[in-house]
Amino acid sequence: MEEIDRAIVAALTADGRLSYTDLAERVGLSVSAVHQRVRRLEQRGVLKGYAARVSFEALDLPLTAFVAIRPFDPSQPDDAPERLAHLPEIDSCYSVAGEDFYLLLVRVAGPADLERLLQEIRTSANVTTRTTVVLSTPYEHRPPKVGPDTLNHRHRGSNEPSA
Amino acid sequence: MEEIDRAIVAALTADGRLSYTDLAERVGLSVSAVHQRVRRLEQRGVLKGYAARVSFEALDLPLTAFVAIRPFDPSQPDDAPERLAHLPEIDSCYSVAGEDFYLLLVRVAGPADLERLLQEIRTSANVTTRTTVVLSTPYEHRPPKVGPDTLNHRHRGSNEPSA
DNA sequence: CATGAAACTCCGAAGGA
DNA sequence: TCCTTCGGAGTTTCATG
Repeated sequence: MEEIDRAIVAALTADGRLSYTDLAERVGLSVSAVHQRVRRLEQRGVLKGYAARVSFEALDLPLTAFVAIRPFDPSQPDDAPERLAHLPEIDSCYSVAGEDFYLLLVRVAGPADLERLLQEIRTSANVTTRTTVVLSTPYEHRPPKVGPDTLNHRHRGSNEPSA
Repeated sequence: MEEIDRAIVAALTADGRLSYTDLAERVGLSVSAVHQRVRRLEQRGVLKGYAARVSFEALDLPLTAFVAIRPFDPSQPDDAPERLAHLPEIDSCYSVAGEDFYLLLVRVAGPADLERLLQEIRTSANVTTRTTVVLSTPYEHRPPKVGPDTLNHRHRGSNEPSA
């Protein structure tokens, strides 16, 4: 019942292009039933979308780094995420507890691009930066465990169909 | 020509379930031609796979944190990534330059689970930890810019037709 | 939740620029 | 080599019970 939704979510996080036919076979339901469940999981916001995984090396973005930032002037309004959103090198932006305000995950072609990006970050958001270069990535974006206590039914997505 | 591969990659990173029909329409080629290009991008390792994006709140994993680790005894072999791989709460593991050895991105249900996980990390890998809690995530996993200098043709995936 | 049928998509074969 | 067209097999999607 609930178990089946978990199986569906687990299967789709591992392979986002699974056909409903394959999914139905895996979870032991008809194709239509699985299709309905997936649509409801999407509407509830449990499934937020689908993405291809790309090789950043192949895209000529082999250098990954974490950039911790804090405002140069802490009295000014803190809108760093919006001010930085236009920079495509920024993969992710986390607001964090601790000494820094935000932690950015960035991907660039090499040290020269990283330098340019850091200057751009500092001037765009009026912040200081502290950068940690990633040397290698043993693993990344592993599918979460979709276990027994999982799949909170009270959750509601304030969302629209993902485009 | 090359432009088309970039358009395909960009489209699939934004929506990994796009049909070949839609893709073909977007890039102005026949369905078969697009299908061939996608297959080659997959074989070259440019497209590494597809995944559904899930709401971690809905999965009852609302607490994200970064855990920086370094060995308790630096003279011992450093196999922390393998020793920690069995922990499903660990989303990603980065080997980093700087004071720490690895940076982990973890997702848990709450503070109690985080405490348990940190203990497990320390004992499993014989490391000390320094944890930064994520308060909110303005954005995450944005599609990379797939621009003019992009899509390195020299890159080879693990399997390659003999040439 | 299952069935079934229509519409659509996938995917390889064959041929042309 | 890369594209296109074409057709059978498979998939998606919806109405109905």
